[in-house]
Amino acid sequence: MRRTSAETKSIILSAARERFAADGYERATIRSIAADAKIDPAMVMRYFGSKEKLFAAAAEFDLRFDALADVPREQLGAAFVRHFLRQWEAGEALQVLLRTGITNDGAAERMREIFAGQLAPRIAALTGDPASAPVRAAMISAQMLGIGLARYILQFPPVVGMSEDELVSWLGPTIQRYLTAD
Amino acid sequence: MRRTSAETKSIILSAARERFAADGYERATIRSIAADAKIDPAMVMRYFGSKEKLFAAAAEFDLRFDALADVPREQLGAAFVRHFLRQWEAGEALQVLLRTGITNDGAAERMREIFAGQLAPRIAALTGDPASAPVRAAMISAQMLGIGLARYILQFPPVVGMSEDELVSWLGPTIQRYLTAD
DNA sequence: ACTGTAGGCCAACACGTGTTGACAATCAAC
DNA sequence: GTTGATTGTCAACACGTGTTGGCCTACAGT
Repeated sequence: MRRTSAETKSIILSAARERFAADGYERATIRSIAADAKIDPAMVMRYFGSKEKLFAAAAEFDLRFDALADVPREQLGAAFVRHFLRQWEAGEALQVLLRTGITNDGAAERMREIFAGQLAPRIAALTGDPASAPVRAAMISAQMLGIGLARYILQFPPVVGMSEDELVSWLGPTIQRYLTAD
Repeated sequence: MRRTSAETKSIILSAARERFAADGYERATIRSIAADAKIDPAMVMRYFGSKEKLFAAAAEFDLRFDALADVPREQLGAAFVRHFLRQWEAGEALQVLLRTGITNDGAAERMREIFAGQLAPRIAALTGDPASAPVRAAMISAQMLGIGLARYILQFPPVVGMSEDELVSWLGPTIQRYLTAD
């Protein structure tokens, strides 16, 4: 009995998040995750049951859009961009989702839930127009996922080289438009 | 001698493109590709040498931006969007690249080559400003890859449900801005 | 000191993978 | 009709995977 079960469980979880974020679902093997956590592969099974369930636990997260509740209308675009960029950098969760959502159907479904279920209602509340909220949410998601893809996954040099402020000045007006256009 | 070698080679290639586009690099197995092509797995090896080389052959393609050579300045944004959307739907090549570029380093590199090497020079020529072309190209790539991701891979319902014209009216001004902003 | 319980490790399983080599079938050239 | 080359098939290889069960090992309660 070296540790409590909750401790090792969380050690495994964070190792899993890193591996999934770096390698995607298929290439992140249970053995490599276990090695990172300095633990036996069988432990991963004991605590999470299967690779799918491990992944489900690792991909759980909250975009925390509530932080944007009282931003003035005209600054919403810039605020959204800044918020997204920080979410990308805060933890591996978004990278996990993007890397895996592309080959793993479960992850794609979760992505849809998150962006439709967390972003759209927020936009409906902010703009007061529930009818157009899903489309606006989808356009904003597409733009911000595209930037995440270019910056963190594909690593296009110009995008990697830009500062947060530069990105905000490029993307802010775009998001603002997706929020408010006709 | 049932067929000529060039024939079977091209049969394998198109089966490979479909599988890579649908499943990504890791999950598209040589056996499944061979099964689709109704051919022995060993043939794939004989003709392409390895899975990596098969992939390299399948991911080869040209974005054909030359088609945009004589579009009036003010319509460039809309024209770009329409061109990209048609490229997405024309063949599986772009989907192959996106699906695989996320887990396969070679594919990511190829993606960088294509977008920096084919798009940026075109933009430099169109705008007459070589210095800012790489950044503009990267921003446009990010937006268009994001839309492709949302529409063809993650299948966000609002994006899937939009017509080409609707997409152009949302995205056209964005691209126009990335082309011409200060 | 003894026992029960819970964390941790090891070895093995069944399976699917990319890849290889030897062998059969089919055609062209002479 | 025989030879030579080219297309196709079969079976097997070495390896890495997710997953399983049995076996230690350390602590808590009595």
